[in-house]
Amino acid sequence: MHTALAANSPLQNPSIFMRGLHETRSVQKTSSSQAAGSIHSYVKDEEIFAEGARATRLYKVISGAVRTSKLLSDGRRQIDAFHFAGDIFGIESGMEYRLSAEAVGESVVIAYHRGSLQSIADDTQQFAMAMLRSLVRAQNHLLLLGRKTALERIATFLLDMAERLSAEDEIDLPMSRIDIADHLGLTIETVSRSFTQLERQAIIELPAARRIILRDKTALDRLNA
Amino acid sequence: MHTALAANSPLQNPSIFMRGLHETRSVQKTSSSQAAGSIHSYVKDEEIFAEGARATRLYKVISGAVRTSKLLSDGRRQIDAFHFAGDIFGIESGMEYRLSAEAVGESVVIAYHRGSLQSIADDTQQFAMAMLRSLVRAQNHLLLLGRKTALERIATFLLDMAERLSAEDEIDLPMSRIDIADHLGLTIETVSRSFTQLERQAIIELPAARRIILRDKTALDRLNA
DNA sequence: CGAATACTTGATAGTCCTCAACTCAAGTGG
DNA sequence: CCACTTGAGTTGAGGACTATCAAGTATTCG
Repeated sequence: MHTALAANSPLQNPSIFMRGLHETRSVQKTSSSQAAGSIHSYVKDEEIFAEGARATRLYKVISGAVRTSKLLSDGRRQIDAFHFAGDIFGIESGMEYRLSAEAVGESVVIAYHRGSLQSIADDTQQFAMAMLRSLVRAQNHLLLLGRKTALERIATFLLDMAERLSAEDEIDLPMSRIDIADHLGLTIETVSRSFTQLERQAIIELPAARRIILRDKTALDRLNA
Repeated sequence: MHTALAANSPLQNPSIFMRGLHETRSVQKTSSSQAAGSIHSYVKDEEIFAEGARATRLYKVISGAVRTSKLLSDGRRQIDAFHFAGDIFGIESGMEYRLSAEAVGESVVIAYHRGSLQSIADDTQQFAMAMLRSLVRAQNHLLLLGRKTALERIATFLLDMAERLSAEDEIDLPMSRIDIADHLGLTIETVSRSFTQLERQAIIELPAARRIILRDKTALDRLNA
């Protein structure tokens, strides 16, 4: 699984992943501050990169949503994380992607080449921050997957989504029930039933399948455990 | 899996968490190559740092084993990871530790101050690698917690432990069944039953509760899914 | 409008948890 | 040196939560 590096072996050379985010083709300047990269558009469910493929790029979401996931041999899937506007994904230490990435809906991303480089401080910073955010999310998610009940998982998920892609308490989910299930370690039926249960308890409202209004955040916080 | 690092850009500006690992008090030189830190010993179950405490240090395990974990309000616990000799833990982006750390058994660690700084490239590198290794482990663990069965979790765990703390196929586990359960998102009873089942299938041998001999790695790999 | 896809709901089953008793190993002290 | 205690681990019985299987409803789109 991993690599048990010897206790000391200092890395003599800057690692591949610390290279600056360097533009591949300056297609267009983005509004953000760092170096430009190439813009790419993806349709729903289109693959951005595959698990095992050569990891040559880093990505940042411009619009839409991206999921990164892993598969077991029999098809069981775990969605590691969802990435929204501003989020960076595709961070790798080795030569290959250990997860695959697909667009959840119509999405635009900017790709940074991680090969050539003249390292801009900003990039390094931004990259390191992105790595840490990924780590924090992953660690929080471990607690969710390891110890929370279905209802608690849904509550945590809703609060997270509200925070990340909504100013108010109304969320427009970009992803399907299947995606949610594979992210929370549940089945779509359990996800659906949990939503229904929260609605019956007047904690949320479901005007449409993917539109959720949080009516009682306190209750959700309580469930969040 | 590999640590394939390519050479390139040195990091120009260490960010807050990229500050060099700087010795607090040079108590003793370790055998490893990087900057010295202060040596500390902990007895079984002794706390190294608490969730929520001010994150002033980074740690590296010299000997023994350390667990980092999170708690839910009702006491449910998730062990994020086990750390053995050479592993770094206590990586944080913010001001506080988001996990707590305790010694699994009698353990010795070296603590690096992350405050003062004159950033040594080696340190930064090592730190970045440690962060990435944590991320890789966490992401793999997500798949385990989200989608694997009890038996598959145990198989994965045993293969991981064999790789990390044993040259042969005999493992001396430093941690209790409770720790294993809290790491794998199971109960101690299920962990125990899974071990017994693997032994009945002649895949492992259990000369003592914490001593495990892998008799059929192929079968474990198969379960590893 | 019809077909396909997405989602919800119901009935049943299975995996794992909970509760409980028991075994085992390691100390302790008389 | 042995009875007793204690903590760790194992095993069993029953139950709970979530998965699976199966319809049924709603929404989307050509």
